[in-house]
Amino acid sequence: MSKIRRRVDRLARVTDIDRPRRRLPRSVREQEIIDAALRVFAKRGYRAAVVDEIADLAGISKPMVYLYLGSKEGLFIACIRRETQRLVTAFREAAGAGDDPARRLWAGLTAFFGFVAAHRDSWVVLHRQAPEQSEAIAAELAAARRSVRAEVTGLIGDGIARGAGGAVHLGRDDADFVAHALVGAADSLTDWMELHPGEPPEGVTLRLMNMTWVGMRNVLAGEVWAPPR
Amino acid sequence: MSKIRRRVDRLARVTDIDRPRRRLPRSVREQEIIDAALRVFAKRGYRAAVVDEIADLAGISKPMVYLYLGSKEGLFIACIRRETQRLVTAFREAAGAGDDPARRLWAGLTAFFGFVAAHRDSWVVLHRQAPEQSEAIAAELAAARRSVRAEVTGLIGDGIARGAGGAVHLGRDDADFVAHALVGAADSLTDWMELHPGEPPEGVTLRLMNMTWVGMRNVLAGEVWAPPR
Amino acid sequence: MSKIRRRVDRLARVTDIDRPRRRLPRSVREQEIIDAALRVFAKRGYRAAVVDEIADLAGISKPMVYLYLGSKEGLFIACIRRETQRLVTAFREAAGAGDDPARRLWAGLTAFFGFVAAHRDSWVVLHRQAPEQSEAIAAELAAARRSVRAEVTGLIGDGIARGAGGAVHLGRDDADFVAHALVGAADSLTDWMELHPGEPPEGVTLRLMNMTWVGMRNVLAGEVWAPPR
Amino acid sequence: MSKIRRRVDRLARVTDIDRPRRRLPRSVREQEIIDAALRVFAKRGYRAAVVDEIADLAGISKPMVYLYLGSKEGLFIACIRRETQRLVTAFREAAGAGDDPARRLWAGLTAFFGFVAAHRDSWVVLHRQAPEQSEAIAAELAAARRSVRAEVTGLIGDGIARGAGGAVHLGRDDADFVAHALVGAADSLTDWMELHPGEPPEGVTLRLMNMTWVGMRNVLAGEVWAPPR
DNA sequence: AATGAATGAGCATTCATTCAT
DNA sequence: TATGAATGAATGCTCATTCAT
Repeated sequence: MSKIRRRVDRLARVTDIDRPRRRLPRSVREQEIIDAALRVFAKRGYRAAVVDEIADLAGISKPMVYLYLGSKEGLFIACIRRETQRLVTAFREAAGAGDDPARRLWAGLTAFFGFVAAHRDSWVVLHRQAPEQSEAIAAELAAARRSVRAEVTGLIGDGIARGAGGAVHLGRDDADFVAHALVGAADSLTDWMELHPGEPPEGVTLRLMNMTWVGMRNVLAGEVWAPPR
Repeated sequence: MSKIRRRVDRLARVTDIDRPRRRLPRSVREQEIIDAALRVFAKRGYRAAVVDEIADLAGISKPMVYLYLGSKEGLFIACIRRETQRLVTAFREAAGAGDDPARRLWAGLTAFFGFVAAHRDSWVVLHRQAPEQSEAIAAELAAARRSVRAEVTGLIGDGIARGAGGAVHLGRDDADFVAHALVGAADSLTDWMELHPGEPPEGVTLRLMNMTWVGMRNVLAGEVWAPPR
Repeated sequence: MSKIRRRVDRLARVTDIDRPRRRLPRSVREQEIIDAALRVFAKRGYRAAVVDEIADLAGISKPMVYLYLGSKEGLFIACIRRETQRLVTAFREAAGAGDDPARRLWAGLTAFFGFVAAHRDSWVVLHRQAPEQSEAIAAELAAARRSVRAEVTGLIGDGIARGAGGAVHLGRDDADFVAHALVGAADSLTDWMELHPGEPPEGVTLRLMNMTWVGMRNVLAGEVWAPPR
Repeated sequence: MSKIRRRVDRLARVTDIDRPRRRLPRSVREQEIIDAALRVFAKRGYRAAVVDEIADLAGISKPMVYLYLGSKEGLFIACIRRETQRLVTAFREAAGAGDDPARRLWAGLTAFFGFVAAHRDSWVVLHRQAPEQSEAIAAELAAARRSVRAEVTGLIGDGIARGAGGAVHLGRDDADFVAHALVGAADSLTDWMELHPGEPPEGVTLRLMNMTWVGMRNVLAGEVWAPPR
């Protein structure tokens, strides 16, 4: 009987079916380990995650985990890399190379919310982990987040560039500002989505677009808001 | 000589002046402990924070920490409570009770960004900690975040209610949606502010308002954006 | 009942009386820990030594060991330093500052054998450990051995300098050669002593002096041995 | 590609040329494994040696190592046996069966130093390993050392027997005493040789003989040294 | 004959928490 | 009130050894 059953699960430890699976080729096993790590890191946070649990969930022993990914840090970084890749890919493929910036942003955001709804763990690992655990992790997380933001900036900047006739307040680094705001909003809306399970990604995007894009369009057209004095 | 000096500081351990302080009244000492805890939790994250360092930073011995706050979890919860209180208060006082919803939102957000700029640790502890460390912490963090969002919802909802004539897409729980988005955006903009140290809180608010409020106003007026098909 | 009793002693684990001793002042406890470490390192070798056993033998828990000496390596280095100090002191006090080099060497060697007979562990730790475990250990062991050899070299060199009229083969770095040889011989003779428990240190010294000093004296006087051809 | 390449070499791991070798006769392969083991044990010490590295260095997989030598302990014992054999043989062949005891001792010691200079690993494995790792190893090491000492004792005892007319202090087990001392000296001089790379084995022997043999000869002739009182 | 894949068991180190004073 | 001294319980990581092919 596998070690999983013998261990006292702490709280509601993630478990899996107890199928004896052995002798997998390296590449397959490696992906499975990353799958497991992703879930555990997402559930517990980096520090609270325990390598033992990752091994259990992957259905192998701890030494295998270390043989494949080298260290807890290595596990985490592998997760970040793979999931960033996945998210960016989903984003890009959806945004495509169309002509209408609004359309592309809408498609990209929809893909984003769809991805997060389908792979909550990925997002949680990428954006809900304190980057203070180590130099390497900080660097990796920063890079990952930057690369996600870059996708948005690409779309936004594009839209702004095209539409920016006499825009006043939307200027130089505004695309970056907006990207920060949009990604932050999107992050937070992943929580909102959990509270509204029925809502499809398109709905979330529609709301967010209405909340922001309409305004940005108007602003670009010169209708600037200023605090009343 | 205090234990602080004998221990090898790990990396750049937060330190304080080595003044001998004794016999403080309970309430004062307790606040000092929470001050220390806040800094350490913000710097390291909940799990990585070490009670020893908190005690050192507070200038007292570990047993005192336990005497006052009971446990590491107790420390953390005390931090959350106090800082939520502070943030909400700052928000409320700024938003005031004026008549113009936009003005109130603007004032509230400005206070928010001003507060975060001045008390980064508070915000980091409230919004950058994984809530999965324990039941109690999850509950406390959820409550704290809800209560921050409630402030925003109050302003937004107010504004929406007053202006919402024939709004189509802004309906029942839209205020909550917008609050999520705004708080998330604000959180993320917290990072943006670190990259642009010169920008005053008012500037950040102005940009964010232009990005969202203008649009929301239009939407309320019936100008809805829909994805091109 | 203490943890000592609960643990399954592997082979013949060194144990001690199970007296509950608590709250010792730091300096005393530290010496006791070094005592325990010395025994365990001597018995098992650096790698095979287990910190748990050291803690058990010192009658405390493992965290105390780490609080006091920092790491297994720290424990080992502390042992080396203290015991080198002791051995060198014993050597020096015995050799004194007399006039007769032979007498001083004899006294020093006698002290040496006496010390080793009485503190086998010290010697074993200083001279029977592979210095390849870490940079720090290699350095420390090298220094320790050098400093022991230096004592001998001091005496030998002294004797040689005084008596060296027309010495042919005993010249420049001969003192170092002889020191190596003598210390090596002495090391090996500590084993011989274990096989001959009755023999007093003076006896061992007498034999060794007869084996070497007489010859060196003659050599200094010009009577050189050369291989027959 | 072999596993050697994928593993990160820890510090300066001993490596070898990456030639693919297969289907060697049992006896050859076994010797190659012992060669590899010898180097690794010498470099790291018994405990710190890792079977993986031995397999890598031997250019085969770990299971083969176990198939041939059974266990880490088995590897070590095989090393001890083979190298003892080699050293003793070198010693014997050099000492020959001549008539002059001094000459034979000189030749034996010269062979010894030559052997050690040429096969440092062998000596290190035989004389620089703590014998406390296991019963079997302790026994094997003791036997090996005894058998090396026996060679010396043979020569010494022979010399003493022949020359010992009215020797006073050289008596019953003196040969064993001298053998201990000589082998210990020789061991330590092994280090000295590393510090003086130019010195040929003959030179070392000459110095050692002058240091000891001349004296022993005199002592045998009755000129005994005694401590001044 | 040979090996890639796998693991049980151990070990150094850390940390929240509590006594004894 | 205040603390120096102490520890139980993890947790990351390693290594000798063995299957399944």
